[in-house]
Amino acid sequence: MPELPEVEIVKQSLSKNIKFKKIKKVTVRNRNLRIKVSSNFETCLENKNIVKITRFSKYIIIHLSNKSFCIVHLGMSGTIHLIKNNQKKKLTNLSFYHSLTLPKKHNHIEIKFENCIIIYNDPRRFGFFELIKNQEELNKRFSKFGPEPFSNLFSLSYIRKYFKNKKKDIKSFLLDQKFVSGIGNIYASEILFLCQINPQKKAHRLNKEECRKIIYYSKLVLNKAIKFGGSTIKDFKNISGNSGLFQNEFKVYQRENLKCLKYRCPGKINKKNILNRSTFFCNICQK
DNA sequence: AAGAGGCCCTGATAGC
DNA sequence: TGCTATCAGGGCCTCT
Repeated sequence: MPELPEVEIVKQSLSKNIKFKKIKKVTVRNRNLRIKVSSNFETCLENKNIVKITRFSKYIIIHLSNKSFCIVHLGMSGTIHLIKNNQKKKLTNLSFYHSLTLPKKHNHIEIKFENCIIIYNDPRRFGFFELIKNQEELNKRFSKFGPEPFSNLFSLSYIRKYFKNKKKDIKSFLLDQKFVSGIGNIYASEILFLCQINPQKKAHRLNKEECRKIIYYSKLVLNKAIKFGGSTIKDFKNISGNSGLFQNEFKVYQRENLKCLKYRCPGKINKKNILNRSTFFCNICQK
């Protein structure tokens, strides 16, 4: 599911609803996520306050009152649902939240607060919850990640230096979190379309102007997606159950065989597998 | 070091 | 209806 914009939306709604609240009770139904949920997970969270919630790349970072952290990655299919107590009260039977629109299966983790519960649901179990002891460990955890597109570190000189002698295609680099953090498969295609760069172009062949465009359009696309509440392809929702709208703005993603949307371009959108991920582009205006 | 490929897992959909 | 194959928004690991 989630790339940087979707994770940002989840972070914002979590922040709105559970910041400053105390964790009352944690229930883990299935520990076998991508990384096994540690055996002390519940006790490390229970009775701690949420100090704040931040995000780096596609990771949600929950800051706990004892200076430790819990980082959450949603993988491909992870979603977080918020159930408010008053919603529960409205139900006439006692089947709790399951009678709401919430998926019944794959609710792996529940975190209860005074007035609400958040539920982590993840059919494919590619996501994970990981405890981090302190700030130093947190820094270490993300030390091998490249900068976010919004960062000043994602600069022309950084990119040009990085791409020197790199013979892999540019699409693969946009997906490579060591190069830049937070871009996933959808937004990589969208960014390259706006740059008018063919996704199969070798990184070391990009000129200065093209590198500038990558910086500019990476920021633009991600910011716009956040404004639109993220993209809902299959089932992405913010934690209150609302869909994003950015999928309506896609220029190439899932537009195979449709007309290129660039003004006066006679091209059609092609679909091709790059690194086993479907990639969409116009083979006329993207060079 | 860099790049290609496999793999973790379930579910939706397409084709027979 | 029911089988099988393919594909999904991610990222880690291994091999060359």
